[in-house]
Amino acid sequence: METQQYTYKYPRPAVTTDCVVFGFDGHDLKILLIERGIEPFKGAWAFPGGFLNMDETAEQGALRELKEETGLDLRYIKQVGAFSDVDRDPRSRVITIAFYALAKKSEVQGGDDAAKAQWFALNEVPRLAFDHDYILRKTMERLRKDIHFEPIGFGLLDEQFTIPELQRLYEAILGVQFDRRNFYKKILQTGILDEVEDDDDRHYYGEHREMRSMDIGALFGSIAAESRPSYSAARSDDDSRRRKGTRFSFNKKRYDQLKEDNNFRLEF
Amino acid sequence: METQQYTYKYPRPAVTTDCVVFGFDGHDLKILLIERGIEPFKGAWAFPGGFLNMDETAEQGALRELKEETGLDLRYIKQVGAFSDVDRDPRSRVITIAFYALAKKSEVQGGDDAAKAQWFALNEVPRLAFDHDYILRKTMERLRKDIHFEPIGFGLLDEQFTIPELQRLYEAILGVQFDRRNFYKKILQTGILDEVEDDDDRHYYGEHREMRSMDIGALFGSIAAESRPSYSAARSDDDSRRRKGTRFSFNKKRYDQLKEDNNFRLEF
DNA sequence: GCAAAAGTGTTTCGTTTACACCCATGC
DNA sequence: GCATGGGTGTAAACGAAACACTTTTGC
Repeated sequence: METQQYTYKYPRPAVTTDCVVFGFDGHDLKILLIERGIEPFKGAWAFPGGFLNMDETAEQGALRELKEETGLDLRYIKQVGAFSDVDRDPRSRVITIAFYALAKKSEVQGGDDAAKAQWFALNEVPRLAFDHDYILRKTMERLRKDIHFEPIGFGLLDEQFTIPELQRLYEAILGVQFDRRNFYKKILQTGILDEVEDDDDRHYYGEHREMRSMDIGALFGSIAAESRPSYSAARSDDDSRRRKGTRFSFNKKRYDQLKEDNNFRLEF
Repeated sequence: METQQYTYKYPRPAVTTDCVVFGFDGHDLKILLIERGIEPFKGAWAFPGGFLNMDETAEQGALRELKEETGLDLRYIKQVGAFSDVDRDPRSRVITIAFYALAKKSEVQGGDDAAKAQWFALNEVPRLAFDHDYILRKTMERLRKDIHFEPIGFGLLDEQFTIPELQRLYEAILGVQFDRRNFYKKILQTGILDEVEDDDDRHYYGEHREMRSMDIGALFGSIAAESRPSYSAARSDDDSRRRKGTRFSFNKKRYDQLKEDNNFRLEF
């Protein structure tokens, strides 16, 4: 087999990308991992990623690999940095450029289809391949820092969400608990949330939900008691079912204005 | 000439490092640039940096290049990130990992010796080679963000400094003005500054200064009036001469404690 | 109807801001 | 002795934190 060869005057490290994808199921912050099919670290879990092509930026490469390996088609990632320890890959000198990404609940559902990809709650993450444990630690530090200045929460929630959902997310990321009343005040005072009117129930329940809320009442009223648990079991891993409460959406325009004037700061 | 060749199955980008070195002369924040001696961008100014060796991390490579090109022998740098635009180097695909470093006043004096290295005040920086203008913008954003969480100021000042010096530095970095009294309060309340006692004048003026403060008085008293300007001209770029006021030093141990408990925040 | 979560205001406390005068030094 | 910069305290305004009860929803 005649493979093309590439020759350089000086040795060069290989360059890969890795992407730490965060998702939120309403309770736990999760990350998306791939089970490695080949050595080294065969059978171990690792971040989706791979070798960088010559005609793409690191961002583009990371997004391409993410799609190839997990089916997730995201648009925004944020660079964490380059990891360049000499022995981080036992095969040869490999430098990786790490990113993190935020997946919305609706995207998370679809992502699970892909081959060996699986979501892990942060406190259930196994030992990872290469230096990915270290990369994860650094990425978490970065996420916790960024969340004070950027509307990260909204990248992890669907178009519409409730304040308590948002609060649980902040608590999951930062590992602390907030007073509900103070959280309401603080987040609403920023002005970056719009209350969503109820006049269209289709939006209520997100794209996955097709019944109107009146239909639920009708359903529950007409179906025998023993059939209800089955319905709710079938939906138990889909939180869109229990979307009660006032829904809000993220007002990006307003946020960009505040950001422009350096006037945005979320102090928790 | 028989040069060693390195051959790979897939093409690889070249990897370089670049280092944005900040210094502070008491009034302006400055950066250290190198005049390029070869194409591309021959004659243009650029950050010190160069190709990464296979047996060193990016950090080590950046520090090595910094020493080779400017004579500055620093120990700490902070990664800003990888820059990977496909066409950022007209010769070929080159990815650079950028860092920033902080040089103390005493180190800055020595750094000037090196060949083509020169300090530029931030508002006098010329058009830079490659994408270094962009890298500088990103690095400044990073520095302004970091300064809220890390004692960056102290990396740019000598062992001992006065509160007004520190204030000027913060003002230079953030581009704003602070009320003097409030700055005193805020910075002292953190508890990370120790007041330095006057009982040893040698420390007063830093390592470059060998005269005791009484000697300055004696000098000025005994030398004829016309000779003073010459003395002060010779020293005019060396602010250690006019170190008046109460001096403080950075209490790293105390800072590390606060940092440990996530209790450090410098809110300006 | 019972349990769990959503929604809402007020008071207390600490932090931030604004502001003016005296002192020491350099020249 | 004049100009420049260093050093200090207090009052007002604002934002953060603590706190409990009622309503709605799910089942």
